[in-house]
Amino acid sequence: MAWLRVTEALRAPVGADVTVKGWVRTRRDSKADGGLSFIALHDGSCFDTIQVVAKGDLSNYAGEVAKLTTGCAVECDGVIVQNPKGGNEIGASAVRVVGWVDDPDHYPIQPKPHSFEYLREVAHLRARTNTFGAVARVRHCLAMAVHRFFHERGFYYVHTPIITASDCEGAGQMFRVSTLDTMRPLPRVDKEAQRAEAKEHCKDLAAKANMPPWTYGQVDHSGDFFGKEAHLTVSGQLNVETYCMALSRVYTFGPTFRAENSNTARHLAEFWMIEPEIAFADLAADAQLAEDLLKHLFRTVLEERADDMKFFAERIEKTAVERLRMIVDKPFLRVTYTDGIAVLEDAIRKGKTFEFPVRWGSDLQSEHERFLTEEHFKQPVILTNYPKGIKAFYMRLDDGCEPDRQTVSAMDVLCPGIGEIIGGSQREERLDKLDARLEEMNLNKDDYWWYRDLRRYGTVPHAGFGLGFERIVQFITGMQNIRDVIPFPRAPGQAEF
RNA sequence: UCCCCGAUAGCUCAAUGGUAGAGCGGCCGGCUGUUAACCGGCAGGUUCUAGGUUCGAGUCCUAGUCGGGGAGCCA
Repeated sequence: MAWLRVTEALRAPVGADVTVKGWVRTRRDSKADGGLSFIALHDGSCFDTIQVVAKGDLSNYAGEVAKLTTGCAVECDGVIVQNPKGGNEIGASAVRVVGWVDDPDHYPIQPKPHSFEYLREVAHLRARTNTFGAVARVRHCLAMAVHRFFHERGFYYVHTPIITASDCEGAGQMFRVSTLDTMRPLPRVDKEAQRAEAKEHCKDLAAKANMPPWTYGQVDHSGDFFGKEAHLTVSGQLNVETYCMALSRVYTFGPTFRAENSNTARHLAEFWMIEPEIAFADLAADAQLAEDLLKHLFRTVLEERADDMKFFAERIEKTAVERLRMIVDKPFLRVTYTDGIAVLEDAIRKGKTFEFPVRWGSDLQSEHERFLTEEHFKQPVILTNYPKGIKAFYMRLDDGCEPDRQTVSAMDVLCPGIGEIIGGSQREERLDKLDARLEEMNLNKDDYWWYRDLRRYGTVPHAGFGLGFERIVQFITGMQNIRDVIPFPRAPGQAEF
């Protein structure tokens, strides 16, 4: 008897002998025909369950089948039959219980709607719900689609490091990576005892001349694992640029870390980021790549996960499918920052009020971005050419700007409902200009020695962007909280599981 | 980090400062090719923690912990 996954069994020909294996979602009983039970079985292979019909003549019917509860693991042999109301079901010839649910009254996943807040507290079991199963399949589908997109276009997947000793990425607070702390007294609950212990520890350390002084002043990292300060990466961009300057088209797709104490439905301390980098390319090519990638992802998920997307549209976000279809069908708008400001100022003249002021030179607030993409243009917009004062040092200065309106070749892709989903730029490939920017921003040139080398040895115009993977999963599924689109969310004060 | 809101049965929520309840889930029974099934019964509680006010606190006050929404930062 062939073991089929549920998705295969649902499409198997009537009359086929099959075995399915999975977990019970619900069981309903009937007294007809001397007793029978309907078991909805899921195995993660698709959104739908398959109904297994187990009759009272099974040897273990009263003893086991009739006692199955939500979450039990079973193997069922049987024949594919047509359900009176349409679709395949399985007429069971055997139901083997592989794993019982201990104490069903307290099994955390009940056959009823649960709040997402609650399910976060049982993250080890939440994949068994239809929502989290659907999110997991969509997430996988998107990850595969990202690799396929780049592979088909001649990009190489570059593994950039997770641990970095270059403190120069400048994208927010970083997590320290160190083996030093275990050499220092750890904080104790009993502060008196700790002080006493610390004193002793100082004496011990002083006795050992080769130990780093740590009690006062700056920590000496020469004795640390890497011989200098190290952190978890906040971006693979600077590293991936080095490979771009040899392999022309590259991308990195991996975890990134931000130690910022930001507590929102759109931020994680650990998230996955996709960062392509293209050589011999300008901002326009970069924007086109971003648009092509997003559309490819939307098309793929609509095609390959139609079952899950139907669920998201029915239960999570009504427009989930419809808005992806719309976006796929028309070109993204390109609007300069300066024109965007003009649109906002015009809206204010017409009576629109914003909490924050609109002024050329300041960064757009989320309310401004939301107005542009949701109310004014009502579609994805690529905003380009931002003032240099609000952007990173590595972004290329635009040529021919007025002195007090200097912009850089940066872009943000704004999507209705989620805001900024992609941030990118053409990179500054001219060493003199890059050095001037480093100086302007009080950054130490020596810290960027290898990054500057790229501008000394065969520099070319190049560009790239960063796409937050969870943000795109959020946008596609309509899930409100980013903690529900990653299996094990990491956020301030949250590292359970 | 800032502002606002919340925490009561396994889950979702009620309860004027005066006996702690319902729906769902679980268990038992009835009915039924059922499918968010339906009907009846039973079990299930240190009302987040620590203090305080009061004759009396789930309810009021203080502090803390955790969670949610919004903002900032950003992806």
